[in-house]
Amino acid sequence: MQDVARKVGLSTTTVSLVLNNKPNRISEGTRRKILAAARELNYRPNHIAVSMVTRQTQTLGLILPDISNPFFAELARVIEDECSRYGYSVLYGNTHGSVKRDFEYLNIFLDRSVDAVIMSLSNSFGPDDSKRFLDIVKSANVPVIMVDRTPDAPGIVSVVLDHRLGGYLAAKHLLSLGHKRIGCISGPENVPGAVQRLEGFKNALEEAKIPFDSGLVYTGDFSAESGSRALPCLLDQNVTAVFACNDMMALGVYRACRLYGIRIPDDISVVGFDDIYLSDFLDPPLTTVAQPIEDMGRECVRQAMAAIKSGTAGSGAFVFRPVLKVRGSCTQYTKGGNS
Amino acid sequence: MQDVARKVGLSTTTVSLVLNNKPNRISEGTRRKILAAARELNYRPNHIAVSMVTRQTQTLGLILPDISNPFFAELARVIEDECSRYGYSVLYGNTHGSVKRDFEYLNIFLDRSVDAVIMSLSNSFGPDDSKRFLDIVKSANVPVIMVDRTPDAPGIVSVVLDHRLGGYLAAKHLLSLGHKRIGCISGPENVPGAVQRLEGFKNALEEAKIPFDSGLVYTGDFSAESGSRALPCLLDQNVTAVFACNDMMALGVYRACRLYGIRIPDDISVVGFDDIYLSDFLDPPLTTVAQPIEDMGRECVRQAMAAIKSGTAGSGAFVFRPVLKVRGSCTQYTKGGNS
DNA sequence: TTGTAGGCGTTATCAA
DNA sequence: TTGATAACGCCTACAA
Repeated sequence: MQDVARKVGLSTTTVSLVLNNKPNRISEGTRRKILAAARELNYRPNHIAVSMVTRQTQTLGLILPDISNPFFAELARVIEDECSRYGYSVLYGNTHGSVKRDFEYLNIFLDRSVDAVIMSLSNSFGPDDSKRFLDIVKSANVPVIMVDRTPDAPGIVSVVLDHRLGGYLAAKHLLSLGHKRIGCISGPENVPGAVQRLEGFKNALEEAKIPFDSGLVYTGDFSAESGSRALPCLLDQNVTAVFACNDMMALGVYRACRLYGIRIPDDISVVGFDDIYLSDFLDPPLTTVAQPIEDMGRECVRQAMAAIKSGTAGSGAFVFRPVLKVRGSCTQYTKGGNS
Repeated sequence: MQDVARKVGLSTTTVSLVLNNKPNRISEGTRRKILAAARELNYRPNHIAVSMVTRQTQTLGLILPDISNPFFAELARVIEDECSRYGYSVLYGNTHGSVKRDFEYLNIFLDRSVDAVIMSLSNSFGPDDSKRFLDIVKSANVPVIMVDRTPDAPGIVSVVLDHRLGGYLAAKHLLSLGHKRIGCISGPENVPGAVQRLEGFKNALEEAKIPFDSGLVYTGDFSAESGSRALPCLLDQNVTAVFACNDMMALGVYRACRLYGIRIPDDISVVGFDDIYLSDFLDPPLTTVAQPIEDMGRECVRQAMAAIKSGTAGSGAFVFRPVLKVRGSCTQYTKGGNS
């Protein structure tokens, strides 16, 4: 900036004023001279120096368990897209499900003076961690938006899915097709979302006056392998349909079915959860519960920007409704046999 | 830092010295006092201020066409992981295949004083753009590592796949199974990598003394839809096998086969390219050419760190060898019919 | 062994 | 309509 100032023989103050379009009334002549000089010298403001004095970095920290997981990848895409519209850049970090890294990245990004943080916690994040987490967040006085996996603590903005409704929709669909013995491959018990999906599943059963049989629930771990392991167990229970609490496990079911020569949906109906990209490409295409990722990502950024602008932390949960995508993995159940 | 200095009644210089473990011999007593005070006050250095004076941000810019594309998502994961081991953070941007955004992000990240940039260019990046690109990079004097899609210009470090070899491996595999009429669904003609894959395919044919028939090549656009469209055309040519230049198009082939009642691999053999996550979950699992993404990502970071440390731009191409993953989508061709 | 002073590139306050 | 001058939080010759 000094170069520009020197070139036009004015002070840096004046240069700064016109380059930033400040309301000070500066004569059209000098304004144009400065603009010309800046262009000629190819002047570009040093963002670091600006941040130093304005105390704003136009940067947002994004902390995710694993960006190579399609769900988070999609979320990251949406969030970055939205941020760029606001002139914001995003710093991102993968925690790989380690609570230690949750904290590390939080601190790193805070040290880097990000204007806000959007993060999804690791599964193993416990109640004890919540306290420490809140302490850090409060004392840093930086807005933090939790997405998908949020601590069970008040005073934090969170953007989440109504997992219970999702489980309910899945079960309801199977029920409406006449299925009565429905197996469920649930997720890890320490993942609230997984638990809620199972609850929704139970709710639908209750509503249909079908007694819940815990023998029909296989606890998986969200991996395809666990889905494959679940199938034979469920088959032993004579289920005619399976609700897998995520698509990866449904995928595992597909694999196992191929192995055992069981046809989907003729021999068994399958519903998944998440609607990951590949669901539509399976054979048959997987009927699944979809999360409105785009909407959720946009809401995260909207909340972050609002919090930055207002300077207040904000709070409350923004709950999104999942949608059942009916494709080809389910069919009507008829007494004599499935299909 | 002033707070700490005040608390122990010493100058900020001394505090800075011990907090940064500088070799100055400072008495153990004051050192401990300072450390204690820093901890007590929960002192954390302001990264921005440090960057201001050291002129290093410990930050790297990552510019990708689309992080929700599994290939780039995986790459982003590896790169971030590696960077974090060096104490580096990563700023990332999605260009969505727009050359305009290629430049925008480059400038934004340069303005933010990133220490290095790792980027994959948009497909439509032309030779004219290369010149402007180089100008910017040179004048910014910041190391830029190109990955996957690189400009056809010298003086830039690039980390790429040997696409030609990949196409060669795919064709060779089919050839070794006895196939003679092999269809190829190629990629966009303005994507060098796609062209090279096709070339490798031709090379293998040549080697096997099979005349290349351009009627057996369908030009796709890397989308599943184009793969689906290609199938009937190729079938008209009585091909017994298909090499799809990426897995998405192979996926399209799977879909179309389902539609036409054609069995893979019994009626037709299929080879893909990329080994995206879902390839292993298809029915049958897709035989495909895999890119060593992890190695490539690590190399990018290694090159970036080396360039930062040495202060020199560096140059040269780091070419990685693809690997054929034989799964279940190909089978031996026998005269009377495909197997 | 420790402190003084200057500077990194901007913005902001207040005066001219 | 413009310009001094002082921050912002830290590092680092050089001096003491």
